[in-house]
Amino acid sequence: MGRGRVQLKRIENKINRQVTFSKRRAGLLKKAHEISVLCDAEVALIVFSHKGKLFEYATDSCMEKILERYERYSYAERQLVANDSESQGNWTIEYTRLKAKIDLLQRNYRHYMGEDLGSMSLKELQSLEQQLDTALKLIRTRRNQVMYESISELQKKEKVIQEQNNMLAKKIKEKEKIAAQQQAQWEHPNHHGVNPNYLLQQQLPTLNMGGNYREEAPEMGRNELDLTLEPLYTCHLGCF
Amino acid sequence: MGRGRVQLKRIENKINRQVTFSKRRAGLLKKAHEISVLCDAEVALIVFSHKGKLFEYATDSCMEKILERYERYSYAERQLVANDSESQGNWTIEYTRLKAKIDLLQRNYRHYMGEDLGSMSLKELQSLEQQLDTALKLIRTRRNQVMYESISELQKKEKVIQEQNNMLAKKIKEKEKIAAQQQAQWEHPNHHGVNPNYLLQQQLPTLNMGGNYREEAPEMGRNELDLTLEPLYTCHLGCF
DNA sequence: AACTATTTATAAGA
DNA sequence: TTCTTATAAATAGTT
Repeated sequence: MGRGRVQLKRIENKINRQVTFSKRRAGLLKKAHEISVLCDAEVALIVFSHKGKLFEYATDSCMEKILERYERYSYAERQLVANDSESQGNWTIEYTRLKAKIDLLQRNYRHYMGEDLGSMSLKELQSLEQQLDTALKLIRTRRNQVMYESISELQKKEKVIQEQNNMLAKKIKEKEKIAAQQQAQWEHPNHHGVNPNYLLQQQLPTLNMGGNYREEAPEMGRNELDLTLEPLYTCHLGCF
Repeated sequence: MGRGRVQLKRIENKINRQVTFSKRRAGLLKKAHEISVLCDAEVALIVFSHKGKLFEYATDSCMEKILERYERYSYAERQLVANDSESQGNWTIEYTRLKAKIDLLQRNYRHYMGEDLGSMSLKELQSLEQQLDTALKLIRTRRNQVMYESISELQKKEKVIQEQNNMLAKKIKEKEKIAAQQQAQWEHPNHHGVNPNYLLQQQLPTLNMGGNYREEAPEMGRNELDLTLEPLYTCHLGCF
C-alpha cells in the first residue's frame, strides 16, 4: 500500500524503520479495534518497539482480563489456585498477580484523573468520559451530603447555645431578684424573706449543667470539626 | 476497503459478521506479522471470536515470553517481595488487603465499561474530556467556596452568641458574689466569714462547642479512591 | 507532519 | 466457504 512493493524483511534504514513502525502501529491498533467492534471479538494486542517501548490495545481496555482468559484457554492446568490451602510458591504467584492487577487499575485511575491521555484510544477515551461524568455526579452528591450535614450540625449547636444563653439570662434575672430581696431583708431585718442560701443550693446543680467541661475538654485544639467525619455523633452539650 | 463505507459498530447480521471476522482476522494477523518483521518489533496478538475461539499471533511464536515482558513492563514496580521472610499469616493478611484494594478499585472502576457510540472523533472526545474536567474543577471550587462561606457565617454567629454567653456567665458570677457577701453580712454582720457559695466557684458551663468530637465520631472507613477531596476547609467551631 | 501514487485489504456478490 | 472484483483504506516514498 504505497509507492512500491514491500519486501517482508527487516527495514535496515533506522529512520525508515521508525517511521514505518509508527504508521503501521497506528494501522494495526486501528484494525484491532475495528475487528473488536465490528465482529464482537475480544482482542489483546501488545507491541514492543525495537527500542522497547510498549504499545497496547485491548478490547474494553481490559488487558488483564483478556490475558487471563488466554492463560485459562491455553494453559488451563496452570490455573492460579484458590486463596486458601496453597503453598508458599502459589501465594507468591497470587500475590504478584494481585499486585499487577492493582497496578493496572491504578494506571487506569490515572487516566480517570486526566493524566496520560496521550496513549488512549477512541474507545478508551469514550469510556473515560463516562467515568468522569460518573465521578462528577458522585462528587456532587458527596459534597451536598457533607455540606448539608455540616450545616445541620452547626445549626443544632447554634440552637443549643442560644438556649443556654437564654437560660443564663433567666438565671441572672433570678439572681438579681434574690439580691434585691436580700438587700431588702438586710435593710429591714424583721421582714420575713426567703433564705437566699436555700435558693442558691437549689440552683447549684443547674448551674453546673454541662458538666466539668473544662476538665474534660480543654478549649484549645478541640475546635476543629472535620467535615469528612460522619456527623451524627452525640453532642455533649445536648443535656439542656 | 471494500464496496462500501463501514460504520464502526457491531455487524448485526450474523453471517456477515462471521465472514468479516474471518477476513479481518487474517488481515490483522498478517499485519501483526509484517510490523514485527519489518520494524523488528515484538508483537503479541490474541483474538477471541464472539464464540470464544482463540486465534493468536506472537513474534517468534513465543507468546508467553512476550506476555511476561508485558507484565514486567506494565507492573515494573511489583517487587518480588521478600517472600521467604514472610509468614503465612502475613501473606494472608496481605492477600486480603490486596483483594480488598482490588475490590475497591474495581468498584470505582466498574462504570468504565461503556459500549458503542463509535461516531465521535478523537479530537471531539478529547475536548469533551477537557470540558468535563474543567467543569469538575469549577464545581469543586464552587462547592468548596459556598460551603466555606456558609460555615464561616455560622461560625461567626456562633462566636458572637458564645461571647454573649460568656458575658452572661460572668455576670452571674458577679451576682453570686454580691449575693454571698450580702448573705454573709446578713448572718454575721461583723465577721468576715467564708463565702458560703464557694461551691459556685466551679466554673459555669462553658460551652465547648466542637468538644470531644474526634473521639466520639467513628472513623470513617475512607477508601483510597474516595472521590471527595480532602476538605479544603477546616471548620473551626470554637476558638471561644 | 502532509501529500499522493500505489498497493493492499476487504465488502459485496457469485 | 472460496473466488472475484469494485472500492475503501493503508501506507511507502516524497515534500
